[in-house]
Amino acid sequence: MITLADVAKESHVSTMTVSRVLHHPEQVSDEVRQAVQQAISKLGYKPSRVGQALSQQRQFAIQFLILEDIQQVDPYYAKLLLYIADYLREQGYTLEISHDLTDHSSQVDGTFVSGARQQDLPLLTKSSDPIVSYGQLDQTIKYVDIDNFQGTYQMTHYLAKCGYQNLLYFGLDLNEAFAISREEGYLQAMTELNKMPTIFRIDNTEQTAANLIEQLIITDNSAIVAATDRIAIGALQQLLHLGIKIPADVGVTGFDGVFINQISLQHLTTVQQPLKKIAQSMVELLLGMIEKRPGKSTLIPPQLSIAQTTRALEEK
Amino acid sequence: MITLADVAKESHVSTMTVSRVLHHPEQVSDEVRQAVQQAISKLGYKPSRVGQALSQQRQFAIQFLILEDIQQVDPYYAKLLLYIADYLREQGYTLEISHDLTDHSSQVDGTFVSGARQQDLPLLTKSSDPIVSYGQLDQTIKYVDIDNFQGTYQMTHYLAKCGYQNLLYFGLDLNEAFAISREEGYLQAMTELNKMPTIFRIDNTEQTAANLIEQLIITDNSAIVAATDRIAIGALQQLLHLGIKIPADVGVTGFDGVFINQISLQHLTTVQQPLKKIAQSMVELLLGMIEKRPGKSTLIPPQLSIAQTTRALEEK
DNA sequence: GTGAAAGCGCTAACAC
DNA sequence: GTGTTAGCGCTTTCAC
Repeated sequence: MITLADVAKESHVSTMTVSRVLHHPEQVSDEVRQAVQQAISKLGYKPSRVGQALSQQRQFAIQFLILEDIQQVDPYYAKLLLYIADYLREQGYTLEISHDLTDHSSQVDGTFVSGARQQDLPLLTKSSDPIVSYGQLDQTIKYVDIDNFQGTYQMTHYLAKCGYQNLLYFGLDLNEAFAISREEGYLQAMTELNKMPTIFRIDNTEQTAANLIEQLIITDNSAIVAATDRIAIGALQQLLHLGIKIPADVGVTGFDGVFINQISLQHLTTVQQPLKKIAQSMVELLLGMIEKRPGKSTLIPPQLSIAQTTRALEEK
Repeated sequence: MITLADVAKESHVSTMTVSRVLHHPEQVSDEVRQAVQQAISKLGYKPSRVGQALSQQRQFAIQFLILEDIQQVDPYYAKLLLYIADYLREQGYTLEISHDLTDHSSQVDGTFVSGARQQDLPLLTKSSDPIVSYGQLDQTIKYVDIDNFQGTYQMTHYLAKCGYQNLLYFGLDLNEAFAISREEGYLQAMTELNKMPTIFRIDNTEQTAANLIEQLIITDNSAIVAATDRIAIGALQQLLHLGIKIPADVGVTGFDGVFINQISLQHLTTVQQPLKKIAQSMVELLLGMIEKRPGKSTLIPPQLSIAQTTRALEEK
């Protein structure tokens, strides 16, 4: 391993000078700086993170704590993780993944968390280093999330503009912040549209959505605002099975827009999670907190991804 | 932060004795050991990974290098990552994720890699620390993979036992080891069954599979062995669209068995990636290599996941 | 069975 | 502008 000392010897200066070239180059004379930089590239020197960590009492490591059950992990985590890893790397940080709350005492400068439940909160907040959650948790923990309310709100209005008259909400049977916000977005839009809301609450599976469709009489010119892509896909398949024309007779929209919306032959119109922006905000917020520049929880505006399960907009 | 020295002071011994209690407890007298252990739990001491790393020249960190394009990342990576993280943690290692080959010089004891291409190999092998690949790459890099050949081989035989006469292979238009092995598994089974193989090679998308179905005349009593779940889902949907009865008239099987197979209302019969076992083998192999106990590349036996797109087995 | 000293790679604080 | 010193937390080596 090439160390600072090697570079120092090669360029006939002290280790401190080399260290300064790396961190405070303006404090070093041009001449020396160039010599040192040459030595660095000649030897292929890379600073040891461990050495830095020890002397600075910082790890330059961030942890992503995934608290969901391993069977339930949504397919989009991989993408979110990669985006976060990329942003962190730009800032000189490493991303560790972890799946266990007891592990949280692990040695990192900060933690991202997702899928935490009420009972996890005490353990989470016990730690002194900064935490940012993906998704709203409670008042004490900063979070970044898609603007769930805006997602269903905008989608409901959009469906009305497409000319669908009867707008049904297929929501989640969950007492979680995101589920409630999505339902409220739909409700608010329906109020503004002067329409009677119709809300069903079911599990997040294709099958329960299909079962629900079977039990209902879905009239032409209806549209289904689903709280997730999985629900939307289940509804879509059952509607097609019943011979209903999508999107001509009935429209279907989902929520999330990662993978699942692209599985069906008719790609799903959906509210897209802007994962890249979410990742960026999460990194900014957490690194800010680490550097004592506290920021605020952020809701990222959703993006409607218009595909093949909704009609074209009506011309005025 | 609680350090070794704190524990040493608390229990009136030297830091070395505390260190020994942790790593070579048999070298310490019962009396002292118990006193030290009490002090450790009283103070809540956790060894600093950084301190250990620096003095042992080991990081206790493993990197997972995901070289796939971020848009292409398969949904099951999140699961694989979590399983690996869990196994590593049991062994006292941390998992970092990384998405950039230049980052590979990062400071870890070993690397898992997936999605590497030919052009990545030189950079990969340049590194001196051990590498284990998820999926076969070339002769020089150890890998763990599902036994792709066995997967399609067993599935093809299974379909024959279900009474399907005409077995078609919907393969991948890719010159990658896994794609070739899956095709060969089908071929071998067809040879043993004394049937003429029929192979199509397409992109890994639902749409191309659906298009292919449209162009073919699929007779009753056929079954489609697909190289991936996405291809299978595309074929399945188009067959249903054409009014063909699944699984009575035609059978469809996929490959991978993570998420996508459960999206359709009729869950897909598929060759399941045993991700948990794969993770375990990858961890064993890599940690073995790190500790100079070189192991061998491993093919994990696939598991057929029989669901609703294939008939019941014929009774003899 | 236990302790003292030295060193892993790096940098902040203080000399010069 | 540059070098010296000391110390971050831990373990290896060598004494005792």
